[in-house]
Amino acid sequence: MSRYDPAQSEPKWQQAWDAAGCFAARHDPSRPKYYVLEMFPYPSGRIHIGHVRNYTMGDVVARYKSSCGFSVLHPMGWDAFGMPAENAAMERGGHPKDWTYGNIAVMRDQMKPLGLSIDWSREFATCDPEYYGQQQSMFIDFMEKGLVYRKAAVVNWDPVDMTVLANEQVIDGRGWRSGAEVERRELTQWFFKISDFAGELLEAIEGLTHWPEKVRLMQANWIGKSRGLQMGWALTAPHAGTDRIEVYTTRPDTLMGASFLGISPDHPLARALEAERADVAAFCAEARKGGTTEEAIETAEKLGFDTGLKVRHPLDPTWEIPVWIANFILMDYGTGAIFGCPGHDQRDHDFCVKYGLPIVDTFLPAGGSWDIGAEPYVPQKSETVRYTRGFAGAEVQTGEEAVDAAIAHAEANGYGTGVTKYRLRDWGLSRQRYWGCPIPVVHCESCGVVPEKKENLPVRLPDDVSFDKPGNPLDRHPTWRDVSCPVCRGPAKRETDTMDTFVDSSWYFARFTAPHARTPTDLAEAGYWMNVDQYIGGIEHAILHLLYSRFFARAMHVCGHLPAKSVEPFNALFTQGMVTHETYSTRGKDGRPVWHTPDEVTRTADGATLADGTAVEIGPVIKMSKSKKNVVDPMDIIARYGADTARWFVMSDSPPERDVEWTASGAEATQKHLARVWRLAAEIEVRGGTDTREDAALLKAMHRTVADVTAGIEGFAFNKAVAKLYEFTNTFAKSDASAAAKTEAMLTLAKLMSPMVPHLAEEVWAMLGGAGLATTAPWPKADPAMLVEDRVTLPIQINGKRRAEISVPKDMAASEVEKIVLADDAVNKALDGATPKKLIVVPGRIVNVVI
RNA sequence: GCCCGAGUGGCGGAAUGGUAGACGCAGCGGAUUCAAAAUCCGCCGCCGCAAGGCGUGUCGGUUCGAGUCCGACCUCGGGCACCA
Repeated sequence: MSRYDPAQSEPKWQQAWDAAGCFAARHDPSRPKYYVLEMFPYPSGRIHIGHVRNYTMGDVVARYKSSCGFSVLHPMGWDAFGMPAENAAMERGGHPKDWTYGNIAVMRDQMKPLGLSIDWSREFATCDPEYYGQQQSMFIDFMEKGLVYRKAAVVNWDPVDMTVLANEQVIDGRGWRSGAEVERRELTQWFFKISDFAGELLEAIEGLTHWPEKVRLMQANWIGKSRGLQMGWALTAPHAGTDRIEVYTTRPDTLMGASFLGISPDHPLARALEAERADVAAFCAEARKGGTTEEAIETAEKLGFDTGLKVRHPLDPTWEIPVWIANFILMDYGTGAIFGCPGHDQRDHDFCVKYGLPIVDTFLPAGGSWDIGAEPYVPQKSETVRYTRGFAGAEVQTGEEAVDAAIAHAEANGYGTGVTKYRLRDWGLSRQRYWGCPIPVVHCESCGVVPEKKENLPVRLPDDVSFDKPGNPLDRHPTWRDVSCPVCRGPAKRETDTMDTFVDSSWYFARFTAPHARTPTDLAEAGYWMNVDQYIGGIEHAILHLLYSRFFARAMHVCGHLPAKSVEPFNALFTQGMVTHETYSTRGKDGRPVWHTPDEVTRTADGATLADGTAVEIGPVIKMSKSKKNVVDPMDIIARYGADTARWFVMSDSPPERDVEWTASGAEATQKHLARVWRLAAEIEVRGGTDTREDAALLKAMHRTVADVTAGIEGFAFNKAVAKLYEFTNTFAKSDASAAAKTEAMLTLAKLMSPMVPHLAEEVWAMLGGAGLATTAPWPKADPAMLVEDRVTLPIQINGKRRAEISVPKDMAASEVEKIVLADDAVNKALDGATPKKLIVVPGRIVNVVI
């Protein structure tokens, strides 16, 4: 080979690694283990550049840790259930299973040439019956431990297609296919009792010291612990069996500012009125319009309806307050009822202005006034305020003190109880869809809800289904649906809901430790390999996936599937940024956007067009997603330049935690750099010099680089590690050191580069006679003696601006430095004969002369 | 609307409160070449002939010294429980 040829080199080394079994995870109790895991991909069809970035990061860590002597587990699998497979079946025909396994085959074939150090023998897909059967088995275990129950919960209902919609299928409040106004409808659904663990999940965040602070904050806010007052408001006249309305409030200190009592359209009292009165029914129907997301509810126009009913104020029985039904109150949250205090809440203020309800203040700024009618006064709870209509505690106190005093007052006087609540709601796992893990339960006419017998698992998805009409094919599949009861053998029906795909991804990390076990996990394997030492994934999973996994690990421990040490399954978390790209759209006949991929679009100076010249609207730079088609295919880069170029490119430049906007330029330059390293290695014998001072300088730079690159990898600063490798390559190229020194330096450079560009590293390693494979060679150690610098350059600032610099021995005393500084020309010129007001010498760093 | 981030040259970015712009890309100039490719050398924040001045989203503050700390705001991105 007269020049570096990745097309020839890369497959050769991949075969060599396979033959040597380099990446097989070995359960070896004599060695420390290291489990590195990247969030597994959804098999969307092809890998995109974000995958390359994500998996290369994990690979760098895996290869580095392996070189440091750890027994490494680095597996790969597929998050294979989910809606896109069903959408594909609806749009193009075919079966979700074929589409999914076809995509997996393509993506696996695309990933293998990347040369990732993955133990492919552990691969599985969550849609494999072997996997989801074990998940069903755990579902039954969870049922036995009381962690599963059913209750009514709202869904997005498309009244035309008569089907449940996912949030992303609701666009501007309308169904994506039918265009009908979506309504919120209640359905009986399955839930995991994650709320049982709310307090623990919150407290344990403190121990997640190797997680990003932002993720810990987001999780803590999501769980949302609050202390408040639960209280009953008595109706002046009982109605339909209801004589009081339960309300929870975190601001009981504002009780005297209550203007109305609001209830959800799904509150039992509202339901009763709805059945009796046409006007209430009409309002409730209107109030239920729109999607279920918190965003949709928070931003929708606030609507209210005065029921005419009244409740008595708990602090003043003669004070009667109207009961309204309001569209922004959800039955799922708290008690489904609130008291409205317009003086100190923006939403309640808007509502009262709109419907002409009274607005009074309960507190004002401690030393000032406020026009409460114009704007609510909403200070931090920690702020001290003056109570104008207080009933507990001091007149001037903080909100926090006042809340505590109000709770104490309520408990002493018997009208309410202090309660700790969490924002976290139970995990609704029911999906009215086909392509998911069947919930292993049977509904028997006489026995009720009965779990399937474990020996009958997995409950397999039937293959003979069609997607020619909306709704869940399982619902209209009589031979699958009609079964006999596992208990009494009588007629029964299978549960047709399948599980949320977040369930699949909540324990796959544990399954990787024993992917073929006949139980969900093998405790001996889990005991060795768990926990995941380094988990890597997108920040978009900061809350749901990670919180659900934390819950699942606890539930699995309760059921004996994980050791106690694994209730927090991820020791360290790194959230990499997303790969973003601008979006391109044209308008379809119906006026809705039609998205285009970057390779369909030609960018021009003043815009963008399709191949046929149609003008394209350039949308915002957002995360790459299939639905918006702003995805870039990395395969042509790999085909053209090789995997190492793709790997090096995604690790350089951008810090890994940051979003990176993909641009095509730069791959060419990366390729040149890698070819240069190869050439420098090949030319060593020819150009080697003999100057021993040059040898010492090169080896000193080498040790500096070992230290910097090691720190870079340990600290997830891959871009900085790459910069140091560039720097050292430049030093090497200019060096006149001996062939022996250059060989040593180049072997070290190859090893330092090997986590990022393993194929090139092997090629260089072999060329220079390195022992064995570069991949299995130990990681180099920097000699501390070689890292010491004896002189430093000190910048001299005058009034904080740099004016000169001096070179001094590293440990020179401050008094000596001062003498040199005061003798400096630039300093004397600035002083102009005067004495400095102040002379600040920070040893080894800087000098500042204040004039 | 609520929670969490991010804003530094033409571009990606670097910088324990201590020389802003390491390293890379792009660009410009040169060497080599019949020519090109490849390679090598040099320049490269903005204004200015220069001296010098100005510069890290905006405004204000703390400090001998602020990209970094504090306060207010602007813009962009992520999440908001059925996208994964």
